[in-house]
This record gives sequence, structure tokens and C-alpha cells, in this order.
Amino acid sequence: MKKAKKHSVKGIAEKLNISPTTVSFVLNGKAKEKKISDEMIERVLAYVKEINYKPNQLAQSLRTGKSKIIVFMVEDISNHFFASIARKIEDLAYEQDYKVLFCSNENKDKKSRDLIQLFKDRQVDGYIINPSPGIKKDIEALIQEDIPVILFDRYFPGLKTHFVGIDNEEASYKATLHLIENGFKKIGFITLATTQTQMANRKKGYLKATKEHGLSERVLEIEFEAGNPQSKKELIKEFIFKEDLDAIYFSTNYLTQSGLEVFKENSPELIDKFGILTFDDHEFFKIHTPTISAIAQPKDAMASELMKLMLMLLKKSTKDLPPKEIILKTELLPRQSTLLKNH
Amino acid sequence: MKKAKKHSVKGIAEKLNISPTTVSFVLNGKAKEKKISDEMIERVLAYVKEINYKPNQLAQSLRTGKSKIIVFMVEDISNHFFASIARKIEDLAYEQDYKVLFCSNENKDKKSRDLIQLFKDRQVDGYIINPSPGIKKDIEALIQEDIPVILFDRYFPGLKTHFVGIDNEEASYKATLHLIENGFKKIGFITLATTQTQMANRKKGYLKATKEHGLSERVLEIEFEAGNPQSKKELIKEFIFKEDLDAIYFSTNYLTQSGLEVFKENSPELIDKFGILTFDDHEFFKIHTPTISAIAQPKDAMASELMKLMLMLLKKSTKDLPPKEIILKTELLPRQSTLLKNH
DNA sequence: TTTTTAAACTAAAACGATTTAGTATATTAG
DNA sequence: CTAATATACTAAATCGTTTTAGTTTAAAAA
Repeated sequence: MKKAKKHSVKGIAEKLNISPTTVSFVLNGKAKEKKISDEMIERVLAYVKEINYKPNQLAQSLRTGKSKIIVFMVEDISNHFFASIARKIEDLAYEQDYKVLFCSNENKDKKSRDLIQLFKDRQVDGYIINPSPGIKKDIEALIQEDIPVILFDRYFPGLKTHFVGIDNEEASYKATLHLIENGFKKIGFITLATTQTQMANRKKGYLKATKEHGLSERVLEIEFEAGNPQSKKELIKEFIFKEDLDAIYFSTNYLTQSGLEVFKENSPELIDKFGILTFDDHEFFKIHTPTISAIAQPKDAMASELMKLMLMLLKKSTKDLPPKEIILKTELLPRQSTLLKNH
Repeated sequence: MKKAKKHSVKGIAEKLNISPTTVSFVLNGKAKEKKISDEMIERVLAYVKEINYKPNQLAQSLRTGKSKIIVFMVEDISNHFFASIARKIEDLAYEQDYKVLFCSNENKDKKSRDLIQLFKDRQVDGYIINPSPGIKKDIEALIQEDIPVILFDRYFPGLKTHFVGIDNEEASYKATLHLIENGFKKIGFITLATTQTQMANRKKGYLKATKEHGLSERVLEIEFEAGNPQSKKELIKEFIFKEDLDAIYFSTNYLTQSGLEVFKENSPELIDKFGILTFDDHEFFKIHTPTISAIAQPKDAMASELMKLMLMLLKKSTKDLPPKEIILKTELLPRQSTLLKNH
């Protein structure tokens, strides 16, 4: 069996002995406005239902310039944080008849740019972007071209855009306070060597809290591209065991993972001597021994807000919304790893 | 600044005082075949490069019937196993100028069908599907229509299709043997209540090994939709603590997660009394206390094979390949959790 | 010299929708 | 009774490509 020949507006028109124009008006709900008689509307609708006609999206897109596709670009779609949000975005988009192209930029500018270029040729309707450090100009260009763009997780200072994220500084400040309140005094902060806002602000929060309490700053910044994963772990190992620390605060989930591996591989029992806290929650932190305290980002809410905003921008009537910044609440989840240790 | 007017084949033709046909031939590499002079080719190419012209994919797709989009449909794109494969698929597809639409069917037939219908209207070029239990007919229909389809992870007995996966029975058999060899005799198997091949075969492997060694079968089958997550854990809890077991073998990653939570929430110390083994590896199993032995599926290889096969099917010359089954090797990763416990 | 063949290009249809600018008829207003 | 307006529809252009079926000119063959 070969493909049955597809139905088309033209075909329908011929069958009903009317013009394609009429069919199109009816299908697009413009019948009333265009003074099509009720009887005619009825006839078209009935036939369309009978043959289960579905318009060809490509033709539609070509003519209207709208592809009904949005892009969700993140650092790494396989990262639990992003994957969870993606899952939610997917549902919300499909509900509204939008499809989502997911892609990973690896936090690299070249990849981000290549991807954006690729999508432009495909006339994607909107972008949700977790931007790599150096694509401010490219984002600006998109906005200039009047294409809906929402940044999330991180943004560019000085560039007004739609944004969905959290108050990283405040969350980090509170998290550090939590450690301090639980009696930790020599708190090491392990983060990425980047100036991107999300990380910069987490560091700010840490510095603010330690400063306020007269504690010394102990920061390890790791290059994103620090050679192989092994050398990254070496750095962490040295920091943890050579510095004089009583607590370690990781700024993001994959650093935490590396950190926990370092403990496991070197001296598993030593982890109980430290306060451990991480940004980004994960189911496994509830299972780890000890259970790991975490700052949870509101993933579901982020996804909802992102899509709610995007859908507004995709509507003609609300597309010229002034840049909207949506800052959501984080949650500190204290678990065993931040209970004061009795050395 | 508004959108600069886009370039087009027609525009290029006018500028160069030639016909769009010529431009198109040159752009599509048919110049030689169509006897376009070298000089002309040169002229077109130069101008195209100068204005950085990129063809409109939508128009191209409409005309050729090829969208350069493939679908990757899985149970849940946020599940680590699927997300990792998705990440790899993404890279391989983009390399070949294909985009990927990721989507989750939640292992539900209705959702699978709705999604497939949706994509048909969009003339997607090919499908990689992790099918829900009851969509054999729908898959058959796709194949009848001559659309490239590859199933993975699970398949439909009696329906010849392209397939990429592992030998679940063998992997499960070896895993069970591993437990037996390590001295465990009362091995509980926790799985999903489904007849889908991947799970059915894992059970077969378990049954074969226990039978061969004269051990009794201890199986807990959980409904996929077993109410809330809590009631799922209740079932597991009862099974673990009420049955007389010395080892537990989980058939898939999220059951393992629930199981580990049950231990953690009820009597964390008791986990050391049991042998624990899981299908599907995860970074966190290396960090867990004790570290959890796992059967790792070759995620990277699966992704590569899937895309390699898909790209073949997308080429006219190789599209009529007879159904190809690619069965990949799994790896048993023994860790602390399956060392014999000294009760 | 006439006929064939090859080389180098092109006009126009097609993909499947949407939309602008009509037309023809019926109704209402003046 | 004519002019204006409303109703109910439609022809044809358009979106940006690809491709079929030519056409024109020059070179080769007969």
C-alpha cells in the first residue's frame, strides 16, 4: 500500500463545488466575518470531518510565516535540571499545538550561534534560551528582528529581555547562612570559573554571608573545560582535603556529583566530618548517605512561567510586552549533611 | 529595525539576470548534470556567498515533501536513560542537518497515537520510537506508508521492524547468575506489570537463572499506574521486609530509585544485609552507600546505531533495507551491593 | 547543405495553503 | 425607480522552492 493521496483545500473545494477561498475561510474560523452562510459552513465542516482532513502544516507555515515550532536551547539537555524542565515545557507546548525543538549549546558560543542560525532558516516562532556567555549580540539581533526570545537561568546585564529565573544571590546567601547557623565556620565554595550571572550571583551570596559573619572566603573556581573529568576531580580533591574546611557548598549539580565521587573514591567515611550543601536538588540526594541538603529551584514553576510568557509573546495582541522579568522562589531543603558534626 | 527582506532564489535570479531554474540547479549541485557552464556556476556561487543566502527550509520541504525533521519518541524524556540517548541523537542528527523533535508518550497508547498523528501532519521524515504497549497497529500503518521507523528498547513480537536494543533476557540471566555466584539464594525480583518485551525478557532471564539453580521465584510486579508514588513504595516496602529475601534485583532505574528510598526512609542500615542489583546504570550508583551494582546499557552505542540506521533509511538508495535488528552488548558492573553479606 | 546532437539555459507548473481584491445578486435607502 | 449597501461567494496572487518540458544556439554528423 502506498500513501493514499492527501486531501487538500483544493480537493475539498472541488468536491463541494465551491472555491478554495470559502473552504479556507471556514477552516480558519473567518466564516462569519467573511459572510459565509451558515448552511455553507455546515456543509464544509461536515465534509472536512468526514474525510478527517488535516491541513498541511508546511504549506500553512510557508504562507503565514509561522511555523508553530519553538526552540528550547539549554546547556545540556541530558542534565537532570534541564531535562525536567524540558519535559514540562513539552507538555505545555503540545497542549497549544506547538512543537518544541530541544537542543544543547554546551555553554559554547559557537554552538549557540550555529544553532540560532539554523533555526532562523526554519522560521522558528520563538526561542527559550539558556545562553552561553558571549552571545549577547546574537540575542539582541533576534530581538531586533522582532522574534520572541526568553532567557532563563542566566541573563546579560545591560540587556533588557524577557527572563525567567531565580534570585541566585538571595538563595545562595540564605544557603550559606544555613551552614553558618548550623555551626560551620570554614565553608568552602566550589563553583565554575565563569562570569555568567547565575554563578556570579551565587558567589556574591556566599561572599555576602561569610563576610557578614566574619568568616574567611574559601573559593575554588573550576574552568568549565578543565580538561578531562578526572582533572576536575583532582582540583576538588585537593581543595577538600588540603584546605582547612568544615563545610563544602557546591554551586551546581554536576560539581556536587564530582565532589561526592571524590569523597567516595578517597575516604568515604570523611564525608561525615563535613557539612555538605548543594545548589539544585536531585532525587538521589534524598538517598545518599548522608542525605544531602540542597537548594531546590522550582522547576515546574519555571517551565509554566516560561511557556505562559512565550504563548503571550506569540500572540499578535500581546507580543509587544515590555521586557518581563519573572523571579521565582527557591526552597532550601535541609537534610542530614548540614547537621552540625560532632568532631 | 524591522526584518530585512529575505533573499530568495527569485531575487538572486533577477539580480544576476538569469532564471531561477539555473540558480536552483547550481544550489542543488545539479549544475554539471544540467549542463550549466562553469562560468555561470561560479557567478551564482559567488553571489550566494556574498549575500549569505540560506534557502527557506519550509518552501523546500513543501516542494520536496522532506522536512529534515525526525522524531524521537520515548516514555519520558526526563528519565536519565532516555535523556542521555537523546543528547547523543541530537548531536548526530544536527551534524547531518536534521533536527529532532523529542517527545514523551508516558508509555500510554493514546498519547503515542496523538503524537504520531500530529507529526504526520508535519511530514516528519522518520521516527525513532520507544513504543507504548498497544500501538502495534499504528506502527504497522506508518511502515505501510513507507515512512522510516525504528523501534528501540522494546518491540512487537510478530512485527518485523527495524530495531535497536539489547538482549534483555541474556543480560538479566547473567545478572541473576552474578547474584547467585555471590552466594545469594533468596533473590527477589521487582519489576513492572507489563507484557512489553524489554520487561518480559528481563523476567525470563531472572526465572531461567533461578530455576537452573533450584532457587524459588520471588517476583513483585508493580502496575505502571499504581496510584501515587507513595503506594508504589508501600508495595516495595512490604515485599522487601515481609518476604524472606537476601537480595533484590530491580528491573529498571526508577524502581531502583523507589526501592532505595524505601530503605532510606525505613531502616537505612538494613540495606547492608541485602544484595542489591539494578538494571540501568546511573552516576549516582557509584556514589551511593553501598555502591550499587548495575547492568549498564550501551547508551552511546544505541544512539549511534539508531542514527546510523535512520540516516540510511532516509536515503533513497538504501530505504528499502529489510528489517534490521541491532542487538548491543550490555555490561555488568559489580559494585559493593552484590558482595556477599556476612550475616 | 541539411539533419542530429549537444550545450546552456529558461518558462511555467507544482507543492498546499492564505488573502486581497473582486463579482454577482439581493436588499435597503433615498 | 435608481443608487447605495449588504450578502455570499470566488479568481488569482502569493509564500519560496524544485522540476518538467522546453527553447535557442552552436557544433558534429551525414
